[in-house]
Amino acid sequence: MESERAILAFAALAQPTRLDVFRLLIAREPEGLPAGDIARHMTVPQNTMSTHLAILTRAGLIEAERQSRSIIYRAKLDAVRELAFYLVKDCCGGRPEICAPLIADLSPCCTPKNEATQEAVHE
Amino acid sequence: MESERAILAFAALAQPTRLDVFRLLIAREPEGLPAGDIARHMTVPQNTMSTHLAILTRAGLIEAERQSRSIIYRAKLDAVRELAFYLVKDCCGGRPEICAPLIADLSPCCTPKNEATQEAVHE
DNA sequence: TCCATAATTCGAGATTACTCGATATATGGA
DNA sequence: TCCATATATCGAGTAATCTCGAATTATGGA
Repeated sequence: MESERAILAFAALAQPTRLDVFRLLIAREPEGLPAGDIARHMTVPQNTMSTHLAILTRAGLIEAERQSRSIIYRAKLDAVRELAFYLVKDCCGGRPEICAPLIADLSPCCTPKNEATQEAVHE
Repeated sequence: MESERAILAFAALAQPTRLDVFRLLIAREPEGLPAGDIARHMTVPQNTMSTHLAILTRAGLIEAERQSRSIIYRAKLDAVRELAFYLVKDCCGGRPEICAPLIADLSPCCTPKNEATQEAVHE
């Protein structure tokens, strides 16, 4: 990932409505949601949401697919990994031992090692 | 991490000079760099850089420590982990299996490959 | 073809962000 | 105290972003 694309992604996520939309679409993986449903979900005018969706798409964070009269949007999960990697790659390239714990803490969230713990991460 | 802080962080990183500064400071962990050196490194006026550093600090991405006449800035590595976790936590809470590969791909960047000893993780 | 639905694009006013010269504050040394 | 260094804050001009009403494009059905 080059700098310009990272800027686009961060700018896209630096807006409350768009950040919520991206997280909503991540939660709705892999089915996705049509544009209209997203607008209703966020209580935002339909054309305003269309602009936000275009910005997220241009940033490579989500993707669109027409399905009959609706356009289904889906989160591109790889984008999160690419962004995080872009930030830390210089650090890791030179000194892996510094970034190791950073990733170690993130892994438990997604590793279904023990599903029967006393606390659910879900809210 | 709450939404408002994530917005601040993404907005801070959505600017070329600040994104470069943050990555520079990650590369310079854990020593950090004084403000003046950072400005010279980026070929940016000193007061402009001061503003950028204030924005990164307010976003919780870097931290400042006065050392004699200089002020040393350091990256807060945890911020990257917190941001990534904020994005994917809903997905992971409900369906860990979807996000697992996402993290798996990021790990190799920070895991000391071969070279034996899997111990000794700093500190 | 006509109509209804679904989504995008256009345009403009209001708000916010970026930059940098000028000025102010803080520290250490003579 | 006075000076030099290091950084922060102020102010204003310029540029970019956000929002949403209005108009436009695309699809499917009668």
